[in-house]
Amino acid sequence: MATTTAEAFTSETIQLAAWAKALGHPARIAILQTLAERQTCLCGEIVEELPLAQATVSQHLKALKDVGLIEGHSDGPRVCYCPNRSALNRLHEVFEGLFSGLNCSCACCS
Amino acid sequence: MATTTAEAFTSETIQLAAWAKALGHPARIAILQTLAERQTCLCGEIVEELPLAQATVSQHLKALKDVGLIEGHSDGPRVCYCPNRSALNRLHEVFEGLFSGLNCSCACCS
DNA sequence: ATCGTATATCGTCGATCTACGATAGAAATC
DNA sequence: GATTTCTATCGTAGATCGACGATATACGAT
Repeated sequence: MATTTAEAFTSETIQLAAWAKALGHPARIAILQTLAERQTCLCGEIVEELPLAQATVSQHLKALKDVGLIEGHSDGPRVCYCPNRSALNRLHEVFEGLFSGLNCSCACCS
Repeated sequence: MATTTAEAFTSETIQLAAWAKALGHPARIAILQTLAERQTCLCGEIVEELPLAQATVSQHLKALKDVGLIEGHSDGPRVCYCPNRSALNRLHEVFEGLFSGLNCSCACCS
């Protein structure tokens, strides 16, 4: 693993994989959506929204924050999370690039 | 896990997470790109392209096939893999939907 | 200072992932 | 039929994930 990841793939590929991995759990997608839907930036309201323990939600939030997809501003005793628009835009771009390159021109595909 | 995944999230969320999870490894992104770049649908050429053992590549191919992102036609002794355009299009749509919904309107975001 | 609320972190456990070598299966060729 | 080539699968080992309860930390309020 150590050998492969770092040496063989471009940093863009690694970055995209990291983002995709962060989105690779239903709870984290739901968290992103909840963050965006609510008027207020969420904090522990997510815990009420999802059937997960507070520790688990905090873990998922950390995973999203680690790859930059969300931000957390602390607001007194509570923390206000938001989608990070610029990171999401970059992700969007890289994703578009991936998609546009994924046509297949081989013989066996009609 | 059993309780959460099946009951609490929409099937679209679960599907999107599964796709994202499949893209959540640099090798699998590289495989998708290689499949698309090469004129011929790839098979074991991917093994030469990547610094991974044949068994590992086969495993990654299976992961991508399991979520429908690629297809494999057997062509004599070899197998010809291609990106699955219709699945990728669906993924693209769902992703667009996710992105467009992810603006933040909370007070703390300027 | 103390209490109460809100989050984060720790420790743990079972499940899954990732990688590999070894082996089995399928199909063309000899 | 035997051989070769290509791919899939098995078995395994270590790493990471996902979930949780318990605990620590931060901070406003009393």
